Amino acid sequence: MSARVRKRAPDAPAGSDHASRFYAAVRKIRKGTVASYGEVARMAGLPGRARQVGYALHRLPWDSTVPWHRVVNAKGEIAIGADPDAKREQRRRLEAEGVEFDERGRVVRDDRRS
DNA sequence: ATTCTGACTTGGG
DNA sequence: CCCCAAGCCAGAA
Repeated sequence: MSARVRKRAPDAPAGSDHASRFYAAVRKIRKGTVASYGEVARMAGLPGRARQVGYALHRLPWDSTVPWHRVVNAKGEIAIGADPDAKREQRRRLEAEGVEFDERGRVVRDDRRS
């Protein structure tokens, strides 16, 4: 048979295939700690795709084993807006792991490397 | 096809 | 501390 039609160039990014990559990076986040979307994107080897990380996690099913709740924005705050239920769930899970929040709803980072 | 919005980040003011 | 512009990619209207 003829060569199969190449749907995209070998060097072209594969659209939404990065999801698995992001999930793998999120799994690496140690319990009781948090990482920003940008950090996750960087860990996944895709710097600059922070927004896509959020999108990938948004589509993540509730029965997933991926610790999506350990991902917050650069300000250390929960980035969810249009889903107060999920937002509350994230905070609940983090507090269950020992993560503290300040009055403004920002994560208090314990680990302070100096 | 085009436009807008979004679980974002970084840098400058 | 807050606000804004540019960069990024995917999905909904």
